[in-house]
Amino acid sequence: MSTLSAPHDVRQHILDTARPILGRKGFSAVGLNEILGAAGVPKGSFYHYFASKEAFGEALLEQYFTTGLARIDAILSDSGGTAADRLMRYWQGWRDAQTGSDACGQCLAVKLGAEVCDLSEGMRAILADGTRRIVARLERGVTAGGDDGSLPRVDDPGHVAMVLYQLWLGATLLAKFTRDHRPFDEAMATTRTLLALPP
Amino acid sequence: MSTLSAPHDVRQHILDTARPILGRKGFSAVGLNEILGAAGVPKGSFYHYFASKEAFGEALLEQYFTTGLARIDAILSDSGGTAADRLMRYWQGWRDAQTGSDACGQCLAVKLGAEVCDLSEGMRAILADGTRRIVARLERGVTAGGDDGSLPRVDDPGHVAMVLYQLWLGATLLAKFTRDHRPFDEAMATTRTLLALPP
DNA sequence: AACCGATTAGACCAGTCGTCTAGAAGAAAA
DNA sequence: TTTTCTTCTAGACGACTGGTCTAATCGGTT
Repeated sequence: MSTLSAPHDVRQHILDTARPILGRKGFSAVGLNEILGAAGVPKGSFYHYFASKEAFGEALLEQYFTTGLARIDAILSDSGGTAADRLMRYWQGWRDAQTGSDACGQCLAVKLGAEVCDLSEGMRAILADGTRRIVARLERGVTAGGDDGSLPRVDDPGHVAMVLYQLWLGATLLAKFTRDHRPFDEAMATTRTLLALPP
Repeated sequence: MSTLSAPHDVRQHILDTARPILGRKGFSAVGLNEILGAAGVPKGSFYHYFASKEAFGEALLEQYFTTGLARIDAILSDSGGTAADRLMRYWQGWRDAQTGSDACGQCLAVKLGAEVCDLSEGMRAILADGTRRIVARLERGVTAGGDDGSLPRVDDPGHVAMVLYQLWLGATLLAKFTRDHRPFDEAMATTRTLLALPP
C-alpha cells in the first residue's frame, strides 16, 4: 500500500486492486471486505467513492473497456506495417494476454460478462456498448485492409469483425476450460482463413 | 412440488428446480435457501443428497452435458436428410433455444462456465470434458458430410468442429449482452461459409 | 416392540452489503 | 497562527444470508 496523494488515487487504487481478484473469482463470489482488505482501504471509504457494489462493478467494466479500446486504437492506427499486419497483431496480443499464467490479463468480458449481465442492467449495458465499440474498431481495421490492399475487400466488414470477435470470445472461454492454448491456435488459423490470408 | 416417490426423485427434483435459477443468476449469487425453497425441499435434506454446494454444481453440469450430448446424438445420427442437413439442424436448434425468452434454454456452459471454472477444479474438469465431447460429436458430423458428399472433405474436421463451437459460444455470450439475435445470424452465416455451403 | 437406515429440523457462526457516527486531514480564509 | 469548512477515513454495527453439521424424527422391517 504505497502512499496516496490525490483523492482520486484511492478510487483508482480500489479498482486496480479489485480487477485481478474479480478476474479470478468472479463478481458475486467476492465480498467488499476481500477487495478492501487487499487494497488497505477501510470500508467507510468505499461508499464515499461508489454508491454500491453494483456501481463499483459498472466503474470497473467501464474502465476495462476504456483501456481495452485505447489498446486497440494504439495497435490499429499508429503502428507500422500493413493494415492486415496491425489486425493480426491485435489477435496475437489477445492470445498472449490470455496465455500468460498471470490472472492479470484476464478478459473480463468473458470472465464476468455472462455472470453479471443478468444481474445488473447497468453492467449489461456497459458490456453491450463496450463490445459494440470493439467490433466497430475491428470493422475499421478490416476496411483499412481493403483500402491498402493487404486484405481482399469484403462485402460486409462489420459482419467479418463481429464474427471474428465472437470466435475469439468463444476461444477464450474454451481455453479457460481446457487450460491450454489450442483454442487460440484454432481461432488464429480460422481468423487467417476468414481474412483470406495465407496460413 | 408434486408428490415424490422414489428417493432419488428428490435429488433429481432439486437439480431440475435449480437449473433455471442458476441459468438466470449464476452459481455464487444463488444460495441454497433459494433453490431449496423453490423446490419445496428442507435445507437439512440437501446434504443428504449432495456432499457440498460444489458437488451439487458438478452434478448439475454433468447432467447438463449428458442431456445435451444425447440431444446432439439424436439430431446427428438418426434423423433424415444429408449429414449437412443434420449438422445445420443442430445450429438452428441452438439458436432457437437461446433466442427463446424463457431462461430454461440457457446454455449453462456459457452462463456458468467462466464463473465456476476458476472456482472449482471439479466443475472445470466437467466443463472441459463435456465441451470436448460435444466437439467430438460435431467432428463426426463434419466427417459424415464429407462421406455422403453433402459437405466438401476437409483436411482437419476436428479443427472445423472446434472453431464452429467456439464461434457459437462467443455468439451466445455476445447475444446475452446485446439481447438480440444478430450474433446468432452472423454465426449462422459464417457457419455456412466455413462448411462451404450456399448461403 | 425394537431396531435401523433414510430423512429432516434447525442451530451455528462466519460472512454479506450497506449504514452511520465520529473524527482526522487538508486547504482556504481571517 | 488560528479558525472554518469540506473532503475523506475509521470501523463498529445491523439485519440478514451463506454453507455446514449434529441431533432428532420418521417409516418401514423384523
